Amino acid sequence: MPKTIRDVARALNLSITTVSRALDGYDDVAESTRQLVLSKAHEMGYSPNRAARQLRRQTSETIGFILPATVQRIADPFFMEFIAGLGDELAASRYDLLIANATSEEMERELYERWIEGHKVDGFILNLTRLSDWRVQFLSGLGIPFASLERSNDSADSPSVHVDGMQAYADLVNHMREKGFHRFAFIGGHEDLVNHVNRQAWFEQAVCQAGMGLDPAQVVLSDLTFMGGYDSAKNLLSLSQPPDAILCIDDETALGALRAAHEIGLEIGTKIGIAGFGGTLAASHAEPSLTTLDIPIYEIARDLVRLLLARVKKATPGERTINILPNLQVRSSTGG
Amino acid sequence: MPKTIRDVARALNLSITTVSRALDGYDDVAESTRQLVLSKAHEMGYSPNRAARQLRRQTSETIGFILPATVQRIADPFFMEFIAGLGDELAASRYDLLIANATSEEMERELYERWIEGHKVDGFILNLTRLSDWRVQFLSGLGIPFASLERSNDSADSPSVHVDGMQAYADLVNHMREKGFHRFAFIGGHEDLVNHVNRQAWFEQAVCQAGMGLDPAQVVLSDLTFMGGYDSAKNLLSLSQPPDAILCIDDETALGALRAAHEIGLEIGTKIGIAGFGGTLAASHAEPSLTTLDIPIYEIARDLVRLLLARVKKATPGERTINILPNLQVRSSTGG
DNA sequence: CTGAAAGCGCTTACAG
DNA sequence: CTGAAAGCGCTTACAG
Repeated sequence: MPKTIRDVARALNLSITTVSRALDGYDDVAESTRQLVLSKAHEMGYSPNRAARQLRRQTSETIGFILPATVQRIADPFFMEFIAGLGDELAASRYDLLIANATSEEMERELYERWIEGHKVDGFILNLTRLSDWRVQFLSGLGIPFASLERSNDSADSPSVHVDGMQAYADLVNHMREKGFHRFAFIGGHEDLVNHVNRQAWFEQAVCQAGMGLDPAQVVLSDLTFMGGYDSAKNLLSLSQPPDAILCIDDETALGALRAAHEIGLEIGTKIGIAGFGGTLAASHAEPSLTTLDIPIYEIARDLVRLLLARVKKATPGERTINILPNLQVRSSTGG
Repeated sequence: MPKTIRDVARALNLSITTVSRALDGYDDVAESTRQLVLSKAHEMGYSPNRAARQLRRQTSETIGFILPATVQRIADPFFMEFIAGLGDELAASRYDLLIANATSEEMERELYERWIEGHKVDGFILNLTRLSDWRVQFLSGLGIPFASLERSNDSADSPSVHVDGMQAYADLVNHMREKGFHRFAFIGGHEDLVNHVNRQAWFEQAVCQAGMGLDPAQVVLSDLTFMGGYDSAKNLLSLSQPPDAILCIDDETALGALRAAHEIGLEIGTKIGIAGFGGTLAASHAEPSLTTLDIPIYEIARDLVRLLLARVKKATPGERTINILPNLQVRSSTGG
């Protein structure tokens, strides 16, 4: 049987009120009493009953993360690191992580509604944010706290972690130009995805600033999958003026492009340069190994939790953004 | 403000007792009353407060899954599918999924203790089971329900899902023998891992039944990683009598072996055959594509939840095991 | 078949 | 600085 606050109170001949206050760090408890309570509680292995506390406080001390229905479930190499980061940082604050993966957008909406309605979570973590994002509108409208990886245009004042890849893209393009590549192409994702919009913009800016031209036909959309990258690269490489450098929105896409170039018989790293984004293990294991812009997913997840909890606990609507700089990893696929 | 059971009772001029009983399907409520309650509750969007129910019932309606500290967090391609399966099946029974990843075995133990002590979960899902598994001993000792992917020798009567790969390994070995391979090697994992013990045994049996000899030096241990597979394959292939067929405990290991063979300059699919286990996407994307024994991770996860919930709800200690048969996927790496 | 009441384990005004 | 008491929203003996 788990210990209750009553057990601790009884053992010390105190009221449960005092025990509760001592444990929660109120300052109107005598320091000596507090020490007594703290050590006794620890000794007895007491930890407050979550359900009781939640019922009384009307909070759940739980954060929700719902994997969007739009993502290819099976293929996301970031997922595990992301979850690990969320879980670790939450655990440090004794919060729980509630997870679900939505298989349809309808189910996704239902999950948000159910978790909110049932007071199951105090806030949400959002990823794969879109410029126009119904989740952001929905949560903002209800005043539910959330923190997002990249900001939607719809979020008035929510905290977020932002990947700032401008310099990294400039580094990458310069590196590839030094290696002799000069006709640059970009394979992106969905045009409403903030990640897509940002990365494409950084790509275009870097190419232009390096003094090279940009053919609109060389900037294409794909779907963040291996097969999508493969198909897009095949198309690009069969143009009358094919690119000799292909930058991709993520590593999966780039691995598909790698395969396409390989099939066509192009010598990768010399005749054609290919780079990804993300810094997955798969990129370093590819043959040839894939140049990429590395981002610390685990740390990003922890940052998101920190921002969210600050918001949840203090309910101060102050916007905050953490910037993350990707790191260029030069490998064989760009002749590095 | 969410609706409470009192709101529903008031709207119908009934007592909360009756509403509660009608909602929970007790049979001592008039059918007409039940219908009334059901429709009204639905109309009002009422759903019971989780914390209150948990406090009263002394259950959490939550299942825990703690990723073992021994696994390479970043590299597990099954994780996402597994979590998705757990989450989906739990959601269907209105259970929640609590997740954590342990970074050390000490932390892992603490998490189990904390979740149990704090009544945070009603049961656990275990994976990467070992022949001698402290988790199994610990949970069994406390009488905490769990379901495991593969059975430990320590589990007296817990439900589990078991992958039965005997036939699949026979199919694989026969296929490779038809392709002309005849010196078989196996790269395994940790020797206490049930997965390892099983797969190695099936491998050896299949090789022997196919009438071929087995050199003990050709059966080696590794660590379920790409680099581990790479190193092991390099060693095997530098033996004075190197194998011409390498079966691996999982796809990651096999992808590493693929790389090793590639570097050595062996023509894969003709001079050497390589196969994995698991059926990951990475296997089908590899160059050349990797022959593997496919297992339905998502369905396995759902099965585990079904077994566990049956146990949690009815508390009947009847052992149950579900058998899963892997499916041979012939691809280029074995000349398919 | 239905209802009044106790109580799960906490937190937090309120009183002293 | 400490304690008695109310109450969060349920479920469940118990009574009728």
